[in-house]
Amino acid sequence: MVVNVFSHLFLVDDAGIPSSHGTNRTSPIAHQDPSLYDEESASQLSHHLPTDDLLTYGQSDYRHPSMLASHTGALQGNGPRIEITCPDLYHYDHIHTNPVNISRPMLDIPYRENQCLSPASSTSSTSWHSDGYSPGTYSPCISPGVGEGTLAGLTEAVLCPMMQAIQASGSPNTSPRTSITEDTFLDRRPTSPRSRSASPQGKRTYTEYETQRSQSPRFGRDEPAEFYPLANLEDSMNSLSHSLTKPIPTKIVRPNLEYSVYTESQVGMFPPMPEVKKEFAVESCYFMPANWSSQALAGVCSMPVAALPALDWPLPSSTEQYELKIEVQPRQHHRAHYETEGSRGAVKASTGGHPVVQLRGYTGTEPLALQVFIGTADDRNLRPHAFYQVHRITGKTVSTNSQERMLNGTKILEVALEPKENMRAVVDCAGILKLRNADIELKKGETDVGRKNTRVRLVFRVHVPQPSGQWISLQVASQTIECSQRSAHEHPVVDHQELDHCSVLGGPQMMLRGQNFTSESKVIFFEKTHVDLQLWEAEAKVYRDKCTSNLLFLEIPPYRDPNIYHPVKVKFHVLNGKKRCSQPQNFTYTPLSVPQIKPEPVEEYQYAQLGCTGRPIMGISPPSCHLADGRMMPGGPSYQRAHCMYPAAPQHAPMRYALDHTVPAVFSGSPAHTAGPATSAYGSRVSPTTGRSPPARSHQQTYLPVHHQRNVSPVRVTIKQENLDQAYLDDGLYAYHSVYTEQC
DNA sequence: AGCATGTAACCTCCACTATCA
DNA sequence: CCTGATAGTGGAGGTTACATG
Repeated sequence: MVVNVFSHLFLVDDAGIPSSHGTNRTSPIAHQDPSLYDEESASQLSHHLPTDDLLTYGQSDYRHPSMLASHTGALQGNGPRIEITCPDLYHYDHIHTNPVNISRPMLDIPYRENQCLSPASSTSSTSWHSDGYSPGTYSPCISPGVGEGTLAGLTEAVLCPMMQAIQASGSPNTSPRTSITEDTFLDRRPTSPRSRSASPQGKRTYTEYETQRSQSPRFGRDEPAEFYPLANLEDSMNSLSHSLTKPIPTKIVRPNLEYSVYTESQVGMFPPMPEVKKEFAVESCYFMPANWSSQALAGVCSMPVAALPALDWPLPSSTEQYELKIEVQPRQHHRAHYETEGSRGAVKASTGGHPVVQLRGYTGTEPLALQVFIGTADDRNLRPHAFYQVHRITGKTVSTNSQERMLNGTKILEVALEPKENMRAVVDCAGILKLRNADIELKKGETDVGRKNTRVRLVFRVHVPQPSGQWISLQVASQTIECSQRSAHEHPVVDHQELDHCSVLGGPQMMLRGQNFTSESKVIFFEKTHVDLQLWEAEAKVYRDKCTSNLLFLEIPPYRDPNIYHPVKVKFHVLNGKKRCSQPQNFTYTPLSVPQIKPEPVEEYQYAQLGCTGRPIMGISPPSCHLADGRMMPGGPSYQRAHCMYPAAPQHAPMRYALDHTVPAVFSGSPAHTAGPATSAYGSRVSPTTGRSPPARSHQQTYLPVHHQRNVSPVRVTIKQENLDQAYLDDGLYAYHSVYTEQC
């Protein structure tokens, strides 16, 4: 149950029906002048609503004694006082158009720089300035502090904009309450003859969909749709949404809260709460109904939302001490459900169970919260998927408690990692919700397209508190999951492969376990370059007499070149016909023998730099690049052509490799031999000004010539021998190797 | 460039089963 | 055992977007 206060809020009656205290739904919003406040409207609102739950706006101290106990929020400002009672406060977020009860708000502290009033750091003496709608001083009565996200968060994220909104809705130009009857409302509620509400929020009908669509290009947080003619308060809340999701004319100063920026060395570790990185800028806060929220994960140590690293931040899956690991991967396809559909259940594992995640190395006694969200399938740029959201599955089949959060428009599930369970969680509560492409693509700033963008990954995060008060954040992403309907039934899916490598000669039999295999299924091994050019493909022999729809037995074809010296990564997929194709699976061909690398002669001064005494054994001479067995290294004549293919691609995989991994790649000679921008052995760009490649690592041991060319000085690259094979297992070098081999 | 057409993908809805109270 | 509610699954048809001529 997550409520995004930047979306729609409205009132419902005890039956969950939105309040009939309707108003002109096109009422002007976000009047900034408190003088426009209409006290009569306010009093009418107050009159029509029960009095046990209050939202209070006015001059008085909002330290309402029952604020937390009875879900009462209070607003403080310069305008007259308004009391709004909420039998239940419901909400439409951009995911669920059915009401979400937020009657007992619990929330974290949203920090929204320049858009919200920020929490005071300590006491009410802190001044919050807002020259937009309320130039006075705000005196928070409760300091949010670290992890104390209740009232302070409400104050900051909700109440101040709410005050603004209420002011707006209460303007004389706005009818406080008119016209819309409950019937009208009911007419807009789902009318499906079959009751099949989505878990747990229910679904939206096509009629609603069309109506809403015609009224608003999208329903997301940034541009909330205003499709429900609700009470004045709702308009107020809509105004609230607008006031927050659009840059409000409010200058906010938070004197006591400084931002800090992390260095690379701090990746994965985050400081205590008071330090909030700018990018955190949490745009959303959320409420959780008391009936499940705190109880569900009672005692779970969850990092306060305001300090969470952004969801598109790359985080390591392990540190020296901890490792977050997916023990059971999800199946490679899961038909996501739309808002208009019922739930399609939780993501399952290929084994029939559900994904399992474990945090290793944790010795604390406090449970931690495992966060789950839906990420993109792009492993080079893992970020929340714009078109899919995690969906909380409830019901008897779900054994794992979970709760939802909303963070920057991304829904997050939190599951407890319990020490008594060895910090292992069975994620049987995570479904996948598909958002309509049209809705998302129209979002301001959205660049992704939804069409055919149907692959996702489950992303798991955990934030481990440290004795120092810092947090170590770990993240791991699952294998990709195809979420479309079609693939579930027509595309073959490989869930498990018996082998992941063999020698270049091929020959071993391999069993594939998966789905949608047919008697016509083919298994194609192929090799592509980094730029998706196909270098090679070979069809495996399939033993059709043994095959079933879930099992495929095949014989691995030989690799095209039996004389490789390094493991070569290729892929294979299962084809059903021309277009029904499984996701590519990784396979590695290994050389017949591991080559021994002879040292290349090293200049004396270089040798001295290595800390060696005496002279190296003189082996082969440049410009050749040979291995101990006399074969050529890939730094041979083709090498230069190959590595020059990436002159200006800083994000290219080899570059990434050189930067992200401690595999040495350094030139000791002049790069002037290359035509065009020079690149290092792994494609990393050599500075045109310095002629240097990226910083050399300190543990290079063996010098290998990487190319030769007439009339130029040999250029050497240092490669730590023990890393060589592993290096080629990496994508970066694989990409390089692909290009290299393409050139051959 | 603009249009018509075919195709594939998207999205919604229906039918059905299973489970449980 | 029946009924109703709920959850989940599979399928299909209308709509929409895109590719192609």
